[in-house]
Amino acid sequence: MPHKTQSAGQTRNAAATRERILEAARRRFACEGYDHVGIRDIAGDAGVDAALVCRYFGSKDGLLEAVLDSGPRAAEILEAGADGLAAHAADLLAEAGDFEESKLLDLLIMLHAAGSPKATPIIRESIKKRFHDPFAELIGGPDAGVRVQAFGAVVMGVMVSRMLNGDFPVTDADRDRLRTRFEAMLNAALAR
Amino acid sequence: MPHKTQSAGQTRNAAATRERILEAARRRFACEGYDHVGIRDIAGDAGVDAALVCRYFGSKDGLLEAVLDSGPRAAEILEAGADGLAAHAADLLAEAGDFEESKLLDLLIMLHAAGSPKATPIIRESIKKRFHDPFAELIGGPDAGVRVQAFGAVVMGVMVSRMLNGDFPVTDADRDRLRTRFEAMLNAALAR
DNA sequence: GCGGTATGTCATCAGCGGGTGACATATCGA
DNA sequence: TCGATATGTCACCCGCTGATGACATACCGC
Repeated sequence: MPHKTQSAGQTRNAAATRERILEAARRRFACEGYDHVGIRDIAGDAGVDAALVCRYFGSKDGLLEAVLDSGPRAAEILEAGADGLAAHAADLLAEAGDFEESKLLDLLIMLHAAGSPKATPIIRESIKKRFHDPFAELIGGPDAGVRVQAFGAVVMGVMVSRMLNGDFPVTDADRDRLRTRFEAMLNAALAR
Repeated sequence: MPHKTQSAGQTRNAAATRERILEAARRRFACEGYDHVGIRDIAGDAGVDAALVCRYFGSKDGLLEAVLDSGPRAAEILEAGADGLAAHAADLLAEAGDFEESKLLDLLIMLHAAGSPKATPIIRESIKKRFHDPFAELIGGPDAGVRVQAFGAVVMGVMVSRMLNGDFPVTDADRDRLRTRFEAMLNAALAR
């Protein structure tokens, strides 16, 4: 038996396999960060050989790019209009549990990968295309760019803070006060 | 010549060497991030063999810990009293140029290292000891812990945003308006 | 001066991670 | 049915990194 076949009569389907790889990569990148996940890990999760990942996506960078491109656009994440923006974002940020199940998954990926020199340009472009530009258009008005950037800073900052300090161990009432505080911070960021 | 001596009549001084290593590590960790700096890089900057770094600090983790412990305490960074806290922090955040020369250097180290599984516990403890606890005592009042955490979130968030989006290319007037906005966000975080 | 110790260097190991080319086999059109 | 091609696997390379133990040499007490 010179080569091991793919676990007996497994069907072959490039598109589905590609999707499995992307999904596995998304989870891993979000939970553990770009640098600390190996291609072999992702391939293992997807039930596939590591070489295949390289063939499909060229390189690990290419994989990250594909993951970000395939993710939900930021505009869908915060589907509330310009008015409810701060409130909706505050809801998401004050939710219990970690962010790994939330709509902020892609932001988590970017946050984790922010320190990596190879990933930074990819992140930067994705943030601009999927977050900064559409949000700036959504809120409009003077200084839209700066205001969106400040808004993003608060969102990112809360996520970092939770990464570092762990979830706030609070009651529901506490959590609601937290939500209110977040909303105030976000509104301060967005204010004209 | 079996071994290369230390560049001729170099004097030996353990304390000074230790300090050089710490300083080199601080710069590297801040600029490039814990994971992306090798012991050899740091040793090279300090003009020393890599093995020596391991002997002095045990491991790379130990080195990070030593760097953070030797840094200026957060209480010195923001030496303004509880009143001017937000204003002073806003000044630092709105400064031109990168943070690598600023008083926020140690925060930059923590930010860069935040994604590393090995570094996270060290960062977490250092933040608590050098930032969270003293600041909470400084501002006092109800929910001091939560308010400080929100404050830290804004600071970290602005730094992340600048890491990702680059410095804001603005005029002095723009920068001042930015400073004002930061101050408002920080005050929202600190509000009782 | 001399010997012991502190300080510093070298050589090397073992593991990991990304990437590549040869090989195997399922799938599908003719 | 048969051969071509797409899909997947294996074996391997290479460079890098953290860490260790043997070795060299400056320094300091006597």
